[in-house]
Amino acid sequence: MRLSKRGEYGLRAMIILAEAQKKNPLGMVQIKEISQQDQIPAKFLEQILLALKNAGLLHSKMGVGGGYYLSKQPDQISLGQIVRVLDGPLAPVNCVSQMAYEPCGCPDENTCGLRMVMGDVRNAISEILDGTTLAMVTDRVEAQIMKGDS
Amino acid sequence: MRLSKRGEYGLRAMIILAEAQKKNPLGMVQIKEISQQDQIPAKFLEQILLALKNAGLLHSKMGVGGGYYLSKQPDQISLGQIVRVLDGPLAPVNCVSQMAYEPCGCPDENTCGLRMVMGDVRNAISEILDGTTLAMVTDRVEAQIMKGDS
DNA sequence: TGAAAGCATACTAGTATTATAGACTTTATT
DNA sequence: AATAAAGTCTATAATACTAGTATGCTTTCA
Repeated sequence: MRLSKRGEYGLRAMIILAEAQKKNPLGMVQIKEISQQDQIPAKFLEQILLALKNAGLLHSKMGVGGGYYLSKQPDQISLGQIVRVLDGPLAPVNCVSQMAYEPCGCPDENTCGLRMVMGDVRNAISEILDGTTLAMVTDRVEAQIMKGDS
Repeated sequence: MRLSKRGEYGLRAMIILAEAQKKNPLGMVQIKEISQQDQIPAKFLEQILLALKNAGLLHSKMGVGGGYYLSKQPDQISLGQIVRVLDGPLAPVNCVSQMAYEPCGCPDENTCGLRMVMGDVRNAISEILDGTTLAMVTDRVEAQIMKGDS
């Protein structure tokens, strides 16, 4: 049930971009900054952000003083969207996947116990990941920081 | 968020064994039967069942007329146990894993947004997988079959 | 015009996955 | 006792995936 480094780095980067967006209008940040802030290999991150851009979740500005910024408001981007771009379907097995359904080897899908349970797992993961936006994450982080300060 | 074939086959096999246990005292089934019933490569399944045996979830009988059977009642074996044996930790990232904790690269784990959300995901998966026993699965399958019959 | 930044692909080393093969041990049957 | 059936154990192989590196290109600003 692993999240790949690719997915992890992508999520981290998107959270940083969401935080930046709260502080200044566009919230533009350069690869180098993200890479340094979160210990992510810059060249690897480059690929990841490019993929997110091609998926429409990020915009970028080329050239001197360029960088990346969110294509929508942080409350319009869910973690599920990000993970799907970088790591593929959320479902543990394809026979319960919405975006990549494929039949499995069982005699009858309708009475397959494994499928029932894995359907539950898929739904649980999706409820969290599709139900959590970048805005929710940054809010939660802020709340936690307040708590620690007191 | 994938379940490996190894994990999938193992779960399928355990469900078959649980069903067998309902029908006859020991519920002993041979590799070959499981392999045929669910289209699983026999030699691969062999390794998987061996791992489950070494983990204490299965017992076996060697020689002619031998086979595998559950080491405990189906209501004493959770899907979580099976998955952990075959696929390792349930957690999407190690920094929220109970059985394989490892720090991640973030500056402060306490205020890491990704960690918070992935903690939720881990808990959701664990609630389902650790909270579902083989007995529950076979009951559910039976209920579904009744429904279809009517 | 040159440096800074993203764009795009190609490549690679290592590891994990999904098996397959073969020799060995135990047990029941004849 | 011999044979065949079944699990045990370890090695190997083919393939794909992961996590990164490298390299050259294009755009933009000063």
